[in-house]
Amino acid sequence: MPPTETGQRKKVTLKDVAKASGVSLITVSRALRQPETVQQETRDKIQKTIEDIGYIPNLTARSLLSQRSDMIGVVVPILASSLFADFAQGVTGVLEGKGLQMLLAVSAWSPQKEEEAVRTFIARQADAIIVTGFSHTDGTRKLLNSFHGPVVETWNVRDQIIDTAVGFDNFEAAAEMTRYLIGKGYKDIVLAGGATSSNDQAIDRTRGFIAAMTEAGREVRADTIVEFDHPASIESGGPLIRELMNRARKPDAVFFLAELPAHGAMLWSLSNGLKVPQDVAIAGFGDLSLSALLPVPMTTVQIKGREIGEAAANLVLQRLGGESAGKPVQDIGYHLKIREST
Amino acid sequence: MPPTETGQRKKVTLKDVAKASGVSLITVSRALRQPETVQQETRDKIQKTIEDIGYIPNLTARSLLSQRSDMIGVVVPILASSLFADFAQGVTGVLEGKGLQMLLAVSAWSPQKEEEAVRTFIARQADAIIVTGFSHTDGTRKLLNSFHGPVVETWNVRDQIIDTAVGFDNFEAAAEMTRYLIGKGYKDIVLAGGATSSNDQAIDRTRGFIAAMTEAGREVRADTIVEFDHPASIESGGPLIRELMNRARKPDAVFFLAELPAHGAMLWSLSNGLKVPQDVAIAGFGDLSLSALLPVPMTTVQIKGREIGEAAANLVLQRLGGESAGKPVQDIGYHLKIREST
DNA sequence: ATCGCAATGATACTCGAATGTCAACGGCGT
DNA sequence: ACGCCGTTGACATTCGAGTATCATTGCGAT
Repeated sequence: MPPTETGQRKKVTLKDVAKASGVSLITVSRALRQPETVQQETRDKIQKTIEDIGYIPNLTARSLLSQRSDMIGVVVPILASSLFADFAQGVTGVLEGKGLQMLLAVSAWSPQKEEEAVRTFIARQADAIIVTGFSHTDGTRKLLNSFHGPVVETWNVRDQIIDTAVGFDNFEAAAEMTRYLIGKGYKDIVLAGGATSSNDQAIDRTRGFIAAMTEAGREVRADTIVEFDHPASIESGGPLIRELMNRARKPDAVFFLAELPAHGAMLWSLSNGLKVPQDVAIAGFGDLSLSALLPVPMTTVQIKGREIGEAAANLVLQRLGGESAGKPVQDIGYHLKIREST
Repeated sequence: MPPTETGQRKKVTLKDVAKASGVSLITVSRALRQPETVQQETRDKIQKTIEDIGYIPNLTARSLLSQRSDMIGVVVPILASSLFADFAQGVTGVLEGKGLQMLLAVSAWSPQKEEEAVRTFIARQADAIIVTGFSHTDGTRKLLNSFHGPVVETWNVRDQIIDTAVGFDNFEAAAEMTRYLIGKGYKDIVLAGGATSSNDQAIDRTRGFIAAMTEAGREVRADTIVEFDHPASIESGGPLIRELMNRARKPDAVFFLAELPAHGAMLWSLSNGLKVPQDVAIAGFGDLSLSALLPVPMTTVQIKGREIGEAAANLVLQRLGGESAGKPVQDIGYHLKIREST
């Protein structure tokens, strides 16, 4: 623990402020909560004492009484990903200055860990809970359904929601990109991603791809969809596309459901003499800032992680502020960014 | 708020569990805290009730009494940066499962915001506080000095610390890279970064560069050091190197104090017909996973953000566990990654 | 001198969990 | 019949902030 410097060691409470400033506890309390009922002079004296002895109100005690914690629980599947880091930063950005604090938990895409996190948030009396996606355990659902505050599911939109949702249509986003690729004339499109069972975003994107293919009369065979390692990394892109290009029947376009492996695939291709998009077209999903600056700028689906976070936080603020606020589902949208890689 | 489903709306307390299971409050409390003093049968009955009515202990109340919050406050300058996101994830990774929760605040490199965050952590009774760097306001110093728990300053090592520190030697890291560049024969080395006044890492790195240059008899002129926009982004790299290469006297090597602008510079150079390292060598600082996969793999200083986070969290755990644990300063180190860009 | 009012104080209680003390059972062994 | 032990209960108290109620000042106006 830090060396004692000021000498003042033990917890400083309201009572100590009262003692030190020679007034009663109630007067101190009033000076802080209803200043107009306390004389200017007394108020100043108390204020000075507070600064002198370094009194900081104990929010734990306040919470217990007020039944508000001013903390918002947020679960992300992973932090070390630009999009989710942007998201989390968007959330705090909005909460900050409103006296609200973010409690952050990382689920590593595990619904069990998500449930644990939610349980902890509730135990800590979080005022609202923001989770990622719609794939929850039954336990999580039960907890959130009986939870006393706003709940926001994010990064996707679906019909069956717990309370409110902020996201974009993963199904349509993937379908639209697929339709674009088909329209562009690619004959052999491979989807790289694969649906992790507990990732509704991946599931919906895959469904969108299949739907678009089917509606165009394209066959989706077993080898039309391949998976990269999870969590998605830039390193996994190279080996994956190498394997694809070694196939007897080479794909002429690969649609990655995540941005990092797409970057890896692009860089590997260029390093290995493949021309993008002539030899193989590459499309991603996410649009990181690197995507536009690659030697061959990459076609991708742009998603605004920060906006999702900000919208979710704002939704929470409205709800906590008493507004029952319009639509429970906010669609933040996405944008197809057509660049030179396709 | 979520639709009432279970019906059970109001807060469920220990007392409710007692009532519902037909025993007294104390028995319930004992069943949870000293199970051996309660009959198996009674315990089972209570356990069942807890599950049925969905009792979750109120950690706020527990904290008030136990004087522990089981929350650790963490301040990062920015989340939307791979290194700091890794760092934060390293911290939660260690805390998780130990019943500890991370309170995360983003300071945006502002010492004032850092102070606010620290104040909030203290008000919320955080058990320990982890901050980034050594550039604090006087207020922050005062708060941390009189704080009742472990304090960890991270991402750098310096002599004058508040309590403990986990990081690496920014001065030496930059100096070593500079020495390497000089030894490699580069005559006109430019440093891109510049010391933001409140960023001790940037300051120390810059000092390290200047020290190494001076010790090699190299002149550090006003135009030897240039600044990119903050926060560092991949986009700022291109314009910066373009400007440098338009100089009458072109640098033959540019050392970036951040990784993203270095990436941007590299990609811009390659797109604009410059050969790296023949026309200009580029070195970075940070080593993101992209660095090794670029068309010209990039020389850089490798830093392990996650390890810093894990070490800081472990240090906190030890301290909270009562160990006064060895050295107050842990040097995680760094590695020069020499690749083809220099 | 009396009333009114502003300023301050004293006391008790709430929030939910937890614990220490003491009491009240029942069953068992000697 | 006595005492002990295991089990459960009743009661009071603590943590720190905050509030409701009622009491006590002192000062100025009428």
